[in-house]
Amino acid sequence: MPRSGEDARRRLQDAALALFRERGYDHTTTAEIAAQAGVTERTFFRHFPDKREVLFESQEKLATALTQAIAEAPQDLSPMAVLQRAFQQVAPRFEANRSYSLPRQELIERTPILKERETSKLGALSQTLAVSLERRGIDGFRAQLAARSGMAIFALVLDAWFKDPSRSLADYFSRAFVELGRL
Amino acid sequence: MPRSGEDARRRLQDAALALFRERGYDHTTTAEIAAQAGVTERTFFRHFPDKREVLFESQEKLATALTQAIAEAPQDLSPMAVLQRAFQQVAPRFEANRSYSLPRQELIERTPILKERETSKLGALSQTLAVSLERRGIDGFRAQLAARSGMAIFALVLDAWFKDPSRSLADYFSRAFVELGRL
DNA sequence: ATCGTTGACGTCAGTAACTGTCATTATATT
DNA sequence: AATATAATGACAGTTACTGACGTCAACGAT
Repeated sequence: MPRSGEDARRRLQDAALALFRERGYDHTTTAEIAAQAGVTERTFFRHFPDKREVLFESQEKLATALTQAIAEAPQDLSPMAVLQRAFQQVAPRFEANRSYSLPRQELIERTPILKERETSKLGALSQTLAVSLERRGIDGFRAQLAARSGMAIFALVLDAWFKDPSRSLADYFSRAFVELGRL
Repeated sequence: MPRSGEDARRRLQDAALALFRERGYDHTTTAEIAAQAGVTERTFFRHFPDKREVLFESQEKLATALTQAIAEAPQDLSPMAVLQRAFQQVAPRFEANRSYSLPRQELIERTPILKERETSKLGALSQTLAVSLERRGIDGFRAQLAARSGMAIFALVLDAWFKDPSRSLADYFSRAFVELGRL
């Protein structure tokens, strides 16, 4: 068996985040990232389909975790309750990695083209959640609506928690779902 | 006064949509679009900051229309009622232009990179709506949540209406807001 | 220990999106 | 007709991204 490539991949991700934060996203070339990681530019594009994607592996993992959490939820819960439960289950991921996810989020927030990729990923994620809800027997339109409103909460809560971590994510989620009920 | 440039702009938009639909987005170069419009590639990028943006001028107009509709809504309405009213007001735009907006939407739907731009624009739009709601005295978090849930409805309704135009947009909107209340 | 397999990596050439700069052209106004 | 001004053309340059092909490193089998 040949070498794994996992090392190079991680080095590329680290180098990218570091350089993006130092010089800004568009003043960093993929060649520079590759050089700092000790590989060629070509190798960068073997690991990531484009320059932005180097920052979004965690989001992929989040998607699978949420999908699994929904699939395992008890059958008698309402759509929104299922989502709330799933969100609470993945919350520790963020609270354990704030030192990584916070600077990453700051970078994304101040870089329009990265923000675009992030919103797009969240949109795709809500689509995935909708499918998961449908698999539980929920009507298509209701599932879509619940998933999208749920993702709205998810994004808002994370945003609030990044700005003020004094309250727990669980707390933020609970309050947000109550708020949605009032609208 | 010099020439206006509006003609070239419209020709570029028409050429782009036509070519994208014929050959697909990524098998069409900006140079080809420019040639078909009778201008240079450089002129393309004077009118649009990037290749995708040539398809999204209508979305900008939608944003201003919605913002205005919210600002003009009676003061005693709930956030969701304000949004519903605003959506109903802009609905005729789509029903009058289905022959343009449907093929455009089909193209966006089958082109990931265009879909990404669209979701991003909708995200930005919901941010704008949130600000409009805040200006009406609605609390920040509630405004954000209402705006995002509202945009979820907006996107879902349009999608449904594109697939089945036998029911009116007004009808779709009414039912969707009722559905959201039930979640 | 050697060998062969396999997938990661390097090298190189090429395309196309996008930008900066400066000269030129078209039109409304005087 | 002369002029001011914004749109356009011309051209060089950077950088993201791709295809093709050869090389190398790690592991299993012998």
